[in-house]
Amino acid sequence: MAAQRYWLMKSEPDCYSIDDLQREKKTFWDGVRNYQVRNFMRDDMKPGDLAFFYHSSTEPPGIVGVMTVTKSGYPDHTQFDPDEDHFDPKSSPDDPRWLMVDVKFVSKFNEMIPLSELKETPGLEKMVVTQRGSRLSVQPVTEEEWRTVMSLRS
DNA sequence: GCCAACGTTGGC
DNA sequence: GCCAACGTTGGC
Repeated sequence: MAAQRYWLMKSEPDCYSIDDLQREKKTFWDGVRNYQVRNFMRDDMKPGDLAFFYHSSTEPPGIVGVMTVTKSGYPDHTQFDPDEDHFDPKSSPDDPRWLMVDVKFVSKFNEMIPLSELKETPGLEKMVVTQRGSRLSVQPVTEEEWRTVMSLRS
């Protein structure tokens, strides 16, 4: 069994927020339409993995809580529905192109950790989210980075 | 709302 | 298979 991994998953709170997840307890992380992220979901994300919930396109953006992966990658049904924003006419149920994972609420921080604080924190210089132009909506986080971030709000 | 960064598309 | 054009992301 592979070791537990750590992730950072972005969402615009207008679309889906940490409060939505806290209320619903769990959700499926649909709408990913990026091959690199698809590959993470297909190959690397496993039940028991932990993930930061990150609010993007907010003022400020930042990490707002923690969730855990409860189901590894499986076909994202929204790709087959023409009424969905993320409909992909080139994908078929026989050969689904896009995957999603299930996640469960773990905790919400009392205070968000803004991106600016992450950028100033020693040890997080190489964290993907602090890199300029980093647009991946799901990013791997190292164990060291995970511990460092958790120590900021404990 | 701007625009830099980056991924994707499509003509050749 | 190159690369210009285009679309999207997301911090600012």
